[in-house]
Amino acid sequence: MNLKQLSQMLGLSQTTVSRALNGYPEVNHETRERVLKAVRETGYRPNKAAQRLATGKAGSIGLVMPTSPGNSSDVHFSEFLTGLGEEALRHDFHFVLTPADPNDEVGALKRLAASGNVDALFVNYMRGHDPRLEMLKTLSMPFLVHGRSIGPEPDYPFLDLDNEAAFYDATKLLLQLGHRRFALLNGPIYLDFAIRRKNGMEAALAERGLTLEEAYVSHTPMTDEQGLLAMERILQLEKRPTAVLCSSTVLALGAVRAINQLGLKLGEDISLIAHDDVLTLLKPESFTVPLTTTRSSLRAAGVRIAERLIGEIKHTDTFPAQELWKAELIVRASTGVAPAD
Amino acid sequence: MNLKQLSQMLGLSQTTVSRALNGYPEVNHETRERVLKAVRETGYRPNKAAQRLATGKAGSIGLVMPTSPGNSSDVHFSEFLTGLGEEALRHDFHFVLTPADPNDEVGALKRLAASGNVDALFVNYMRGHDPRLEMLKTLSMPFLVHGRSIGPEPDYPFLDLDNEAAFYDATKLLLQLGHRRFALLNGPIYLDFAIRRKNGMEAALAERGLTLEEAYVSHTPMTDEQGLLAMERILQLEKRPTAVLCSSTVLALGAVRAINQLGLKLGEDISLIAHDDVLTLLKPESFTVPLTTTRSSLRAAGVRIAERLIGEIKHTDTFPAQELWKAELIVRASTGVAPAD
DNA sequence: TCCATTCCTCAAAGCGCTTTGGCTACTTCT
DNA sequence: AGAAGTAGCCAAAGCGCTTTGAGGAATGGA
Repeated sequence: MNLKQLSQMLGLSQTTVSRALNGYPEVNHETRERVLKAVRETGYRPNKAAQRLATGKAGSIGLVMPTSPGNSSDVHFSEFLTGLGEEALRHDFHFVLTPADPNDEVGALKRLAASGNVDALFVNYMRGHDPRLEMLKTLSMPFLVHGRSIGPEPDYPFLDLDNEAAFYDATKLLLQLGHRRFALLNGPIYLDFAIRRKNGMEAALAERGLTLEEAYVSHTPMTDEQGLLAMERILQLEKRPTAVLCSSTVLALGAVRAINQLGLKLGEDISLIAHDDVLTLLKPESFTVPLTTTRSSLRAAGVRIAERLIGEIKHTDTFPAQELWKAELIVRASTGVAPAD
Repeated sequence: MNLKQLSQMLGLSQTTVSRALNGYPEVNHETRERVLKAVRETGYRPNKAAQRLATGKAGSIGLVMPTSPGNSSDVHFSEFLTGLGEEALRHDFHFVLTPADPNDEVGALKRLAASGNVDALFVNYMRGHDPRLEMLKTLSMPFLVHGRSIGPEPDYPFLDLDNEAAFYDATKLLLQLGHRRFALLNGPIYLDFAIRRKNGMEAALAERGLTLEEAYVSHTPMTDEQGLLAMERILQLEKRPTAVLCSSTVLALGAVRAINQLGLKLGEDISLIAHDDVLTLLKPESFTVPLTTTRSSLRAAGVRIAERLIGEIKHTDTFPAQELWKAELIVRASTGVAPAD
């Protein structure tokens, strides 16, 4: 069933039917009702490819799906995707996912844009100096960045968490509790958020004249396994840290296990603060010792990003081009006063 | 840059350029080289929407993304998606994701099919008697089901895990170890796999004249929280079970915590076998007491499903329409001889 | 030399939609 | 009554591609 058939059936022209469907004013109310009724009865759906070709708009957002074998970020990615989906549903939008070799993200993005299948692009997992940005700017297509890239003042639209502030605040809290020896289980150091979190932590330490020694830092993919290994290593250092920051509750999962293995008491012998993306799978409050966290919902970010992108495509709304969200610092039992030396 | 411009640039007709690009034989070798060179230099990419309109093929697979707020299955979903993506990448396919209200899965699927944006459909999270199947059969579009639906002998293409056998075998092992009181932490009972796993377990028990009492069974979304709650409840029953089966390592995560809280020793006081979808996030071997599991990689299933769907779209391959995979039963420390009464 | 063959190329139609510009008939205003 | 709107509809062009059917040029055989 296509427009032609439908309009013949109704004894109307394609023009009129099309207008009736797309809410143009120059259609008689009665005629419009007739059209809508016929649509309901026949189950007619406009062909999106044809719409796309005619209008240049397709009602879809393109995203590149990171897909290295053994890629571990998927739990964060999917949480985010759920948020995107939630909002897209309200506007009858969909996503076009292009899986991409992580070594060819730029290429994948280019292909996606040139395919003419999407109205806007979205990128995440920003790197320190991300090569995709330059490319995106040359495209004449709306895009939105989740995160930011280190470098000059950003001149592109983004939504980011204030990672520096989050880890600055967390560190400050631990300092106030008397801690002086810190460790950090971070994400891969080439990723922007990892760099900023480390910076935030170091800034707070610097205020007290402290520094973060490299031996007490790990940069790994954010899996519980890596968390376990890193924490085990760090706990064997001569001067054991009394406070640990983790870039994800997933890392914390492993870290806590390492701590337990040594018979250390979380919140007494050692304090831990993790960043909480509000993963449905892993709630910091349901750890044996509930975790103190810096919290910011990845899913909410997804919703917001979809909202902004769709708004831009439809030209219905204007949003601030750059948003920086604050994480909440939520204190639970995994933080306590530093043990006496 | 479009075909017209490109062909003008080359002094050729659109036809010839199009043929050169799509590998038709009736194009001079030299001409083809010239075309390919120009494509490389200009970065020309054919507009997919136009291709789709002209050919009816678009190089994309449609899937409905379940998106209830608070939907907890996403970790399984994303693991699977990664597999799909891995394979799709090799064939330059992409996915069109339609987020859908879980109460309107049929509608979402219909819209997706009618949109003309996809060449094939994929469905998962099959229900006991799934209404989507009837709808899919009326569509003249290839589709593939992950899982099966209870009911008459399936007459549709599917890839499923032999859930009955997996839980039958797991139960049998526990029986051999002397266990007689069993519990089951299952997924939502309206889902096909949950029904089958329960059936498999009951079949094994029946061989020994045992039955599974309802009080010892829970049907919940597969989160660690639900696992914790269910296990807590079951452990307070008068006759405590000595063996537990979990439908996911995620559920097991909570269950293990409940077991620890009571000071019970996993693998001694109580044995546990979980189904392992090989989630990157949650490895059964890195539990404090490594988990005995029935294992089958969701990601591998994703790869296979993409392979089959793409093969069908391209008419390159024929595959068996129905595949039933066996899970591996992998014994680790969480199973042991039943404690003396 | 002429015709049949093969190789390469092209013009044009068509995929299903939107949108431009124009047309008719009916109101309303002067 | 005639001019000027206005409401409602339509025919046709165009989006960028593939594919059909056909034609020109070169080659080989008779």
